[in-house]
Amino acid sequence: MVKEMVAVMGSKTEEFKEEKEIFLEHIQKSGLRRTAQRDLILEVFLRTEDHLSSEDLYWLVQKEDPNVGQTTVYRTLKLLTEAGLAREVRLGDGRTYYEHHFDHEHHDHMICTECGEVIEFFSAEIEELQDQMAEKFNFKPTHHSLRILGICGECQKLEREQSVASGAQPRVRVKTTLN
Amino acid sequence: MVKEMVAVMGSKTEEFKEEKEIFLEHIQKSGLRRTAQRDLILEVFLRTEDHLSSEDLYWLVQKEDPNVGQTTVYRTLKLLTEAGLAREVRLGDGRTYYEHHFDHEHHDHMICTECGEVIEFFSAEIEELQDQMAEKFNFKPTHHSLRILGICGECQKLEREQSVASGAQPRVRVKTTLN
DNA sequence: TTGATTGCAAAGCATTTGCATGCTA
DNA sequence: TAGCATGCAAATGCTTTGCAATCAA
Repeated sequence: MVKEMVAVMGSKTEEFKEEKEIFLEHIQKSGLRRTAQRDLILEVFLRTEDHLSSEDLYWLVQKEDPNVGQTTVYRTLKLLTEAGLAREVRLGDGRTYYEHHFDHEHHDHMICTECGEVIEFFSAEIEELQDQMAEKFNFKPTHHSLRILGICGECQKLEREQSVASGAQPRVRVKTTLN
Repeated sequence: MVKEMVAVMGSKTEEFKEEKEIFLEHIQKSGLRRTAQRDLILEVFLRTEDHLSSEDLYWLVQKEDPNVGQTTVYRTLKLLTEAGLAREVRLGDGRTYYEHHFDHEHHDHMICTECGEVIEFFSAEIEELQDQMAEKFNFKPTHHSLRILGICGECQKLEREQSVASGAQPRVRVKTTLN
């Protein structure tokens, strides 16, 4: 209870100072303008540690200001990406998700095709081998994305339990395709 | 010249025997029907060693039979994927590409964000590390896709040459996004 | 005041679906 | 003959764009 209040209050005031500064700096450098909508969208985005689609974020923002339009959310997420605060992620269902980028380590994703759970992981060895690979082809890498699709531990357990019978539905959250 | 003729004649007759058998088998097992369209689409697909979008393939097929519709190409590519002959690939521009899958080693892609060139590569070490990573998270992997975006050797060279001046346009083929 | 920003509606794209007609098994 | 396949047009889902009104600098 107390923790929640602090979190909410904090986020409305001195939390995410650094990110907000970066955003303002980017806006000014680009000759753009600070607006209430952009502030709110950034605020809600930073407050939510998750993979958010533009629509997800739109609904969260709606709750605090019903006058903000979808378009503005789309446009602001692009802006946040340019500013280095957000990173686009394709999880495989056709839409674009965004995750925090500033002050967050680079990482890759494992995506459960049963329940949609997304596991973040990082492997310095894999990164290293990728760079070696690129060098071998005289290729100068700028970004990369590694996605592993499969079944998470939880869903494997469920599968085992249901292996006898029952018409239970899978807990589908993200509809992923094979690639 | 002779080589080309042989290639063309071959492809119309005894070439790709194995793939065609697999296709027929899949069709029969699934209670589906063999049609002229499906035959032609498979033929053209097999003949083209490249990453093809549904539309790319549609135009190639059009040249040989203008009566084939886009929809059928879409549907047949799905079929080929199910049969294990094709593999869906997302290169990052929003559309779905297909590549040969049967008798082709698994591989990953480096994509040049300047010219769209796609380099295929394979690293057993990376694969191995991925499996280790998955195991660590009790995750049962089924597929994965690794994309490295960057600048290919050719485009690096061009960049160097143009580094002084000139308003030359990049040779954009595939419009890729960051992730 | 000026030009960036917003939100709505409309447009774009790639892909999928409904359905009457055509064809395979 | 039954019912899968086809191709057109229309629908879908996500995202972008045009534009008049609004607002920050």
